[in-house]
Amino acid sequence: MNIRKLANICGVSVATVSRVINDKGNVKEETKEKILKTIEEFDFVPNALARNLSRNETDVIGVIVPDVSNAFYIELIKGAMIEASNNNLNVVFFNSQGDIKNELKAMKMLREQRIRGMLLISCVKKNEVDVLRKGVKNLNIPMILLNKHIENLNYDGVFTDDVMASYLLTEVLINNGHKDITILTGSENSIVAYNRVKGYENACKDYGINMKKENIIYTNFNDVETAYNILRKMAEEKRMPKAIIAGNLNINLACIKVFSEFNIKIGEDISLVAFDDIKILNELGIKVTVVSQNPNDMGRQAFKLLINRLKDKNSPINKIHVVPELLIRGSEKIKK
Amino acid sequence: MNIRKLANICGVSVATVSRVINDKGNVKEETKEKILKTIEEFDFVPNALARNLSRNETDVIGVIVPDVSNAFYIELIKGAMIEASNNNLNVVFFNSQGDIKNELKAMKMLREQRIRGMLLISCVKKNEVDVLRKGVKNLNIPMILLNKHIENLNYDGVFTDDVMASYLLTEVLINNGHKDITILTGSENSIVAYNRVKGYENACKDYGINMKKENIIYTNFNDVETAYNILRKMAEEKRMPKAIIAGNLNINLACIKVFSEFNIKIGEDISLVAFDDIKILNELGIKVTVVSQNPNDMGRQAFKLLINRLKDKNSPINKIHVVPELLIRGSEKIKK
DNA sequence: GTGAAAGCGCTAACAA
DNA sequence: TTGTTAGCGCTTTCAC
Repeated sequence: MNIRKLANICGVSVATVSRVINDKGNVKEETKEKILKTIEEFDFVPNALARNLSRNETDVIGVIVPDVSNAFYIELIKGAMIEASNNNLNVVFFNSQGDIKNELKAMKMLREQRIRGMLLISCVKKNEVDVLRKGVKNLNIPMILLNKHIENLNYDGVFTDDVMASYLLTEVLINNGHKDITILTGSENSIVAYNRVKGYENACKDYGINMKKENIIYTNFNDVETAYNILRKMAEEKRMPKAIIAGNLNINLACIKVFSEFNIKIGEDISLVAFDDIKILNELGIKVTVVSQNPNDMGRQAFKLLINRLKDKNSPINKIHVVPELLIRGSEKIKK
Repeated sequence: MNIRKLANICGVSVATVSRVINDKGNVKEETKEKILKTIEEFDFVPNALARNLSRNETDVIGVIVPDVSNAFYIELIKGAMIEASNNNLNVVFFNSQGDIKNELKAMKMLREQRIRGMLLISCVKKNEVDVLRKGVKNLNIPMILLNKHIENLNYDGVFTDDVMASYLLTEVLINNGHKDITILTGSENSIVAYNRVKGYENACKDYGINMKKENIIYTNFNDVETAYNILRKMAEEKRMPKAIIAGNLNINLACIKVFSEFNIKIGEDISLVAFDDIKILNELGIKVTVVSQNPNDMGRQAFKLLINRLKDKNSPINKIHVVPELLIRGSEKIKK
């Protein structure tokens, strides 16, 4: 069944049927009703491929994400999806699985699909930035960057201010009397890790704290085990720090697990502050002072940027830096 | 830029270019190289809409999910995505947000997009089953059901055996000496809740335990608060049961939270067993005896069913009932 | 090994 | 208010 057959059955032209389907242009009420009835009767479903080809435009937005099981990204996605459905746009996902190659492959597919625009939460590492830059060179599709600001990449975006966020966390610990603060962060290649270490260093400098090299521990953002094993060893060897900054959600989980195993009370025996505010921890009643980047809101804002970009290709690039919010929950304390 | 212009530039016909793009049919090596070079040079990206329209077939699979922030569904999705990329298929998501209307709307869009097939994790309630049945009446697209078995819906599917899972959990508590077991489950309309209560009742009957009406508590699967408030009240009024079956992840979280707030030790002061095995709880070192349905594997299996169905439209319907796995972790114990 | 041309199902400009 | 028709960019059959 297609529009032509349907038109024949109704004794009208394809144009008239098209008008009815799209509720566009004038059609006599009588004709309209007849067509609608026939559509119903034959269970006719218009072919979106043909429509999009003809209009030379689709109604889908692509979203590329490093990892769909990361709660932070999920919230970003949900925010974006809400706005998408508000704007009658569909969303296609790609999971790059933390591999820049997959990310570029996804972009290619999205271009082939002639999607309207895309949201990119890039998984790019410090040493891969050039590959990404080259890959998006003549993308020709409106793109919004999310989460990670990448230098010399001239796209709209909503970014977390990791340096500031880290600064705030460090400051909280300092204000609670700590002078010896350990930060567990991601791999040395990670852009996010780099920025978070930078904020830590800035705060230490500003407060005249002399940093020890061994206080910056590079672990892995993408699993819990790496940080867990390191922390476990520290606990076993009784050299657990008194103040820890957990560099992301996974590292935070590793801390909580080890502390529970070794019966170290957060906010009493040890001060713990962390990045990423995740619902489930609160639901479990685990209170950790965190900086929150409100991912849901970020996703929504990113989508709005995209809408604006679609409306006006030539408006100036808009880069939004989200101000991190410090949520004090008591874990930064310690019993003297 | 399109295939015709490219053909002109290369001094060949569109057919030849098409052959090169799709690496199909014979083309002289020399011609091929020239075309590939030109594609590169002009950054030509073939139009998938036109290709799909022409071939009358797409390479996308639709997945409809009730809630992307539910860890169980995320695992299902991830499993399906792995298989999808193994089979060179793309995945489009829809979030029905627990609303059957959205679910049906998503199906309609997917049909318009002429997707190859779909995976449906339905959010249908007991009293909505007829709506769903009517909605999928002449769907004409290969569909695989996931998670929830729905009577008189003749599609392939991978289903959890909620009755058996619930039976197993109840049995564990009984074997630990309990005769007075409380189950906190979802809303009365929920199919899953219905089955889980059934398994509980079956076990009680088999073991000759007389059930009290008040031991079955209907809460809400979709948030933590509902169960939390009920449990909190119980704790305050000192009428906390000695043995609890948490009807899903959210209810499990509610239990853990209340127990932590009232300093009730799981596996000592109270026996707790639950549905849904979620990574994060283990990562936090919270040990709860659960039945696991291995969502990742279910997603993969569902996708394989879909592939089979695509290969052979007429093969007999295949309904896989996953055998729930009991993971004993000590929380079912209690100090006498 | 290559090309011409018919079609996929729809939209939209133009004509009536 | 309705119809005719030329595309949209590609695939594929058939002929050469």
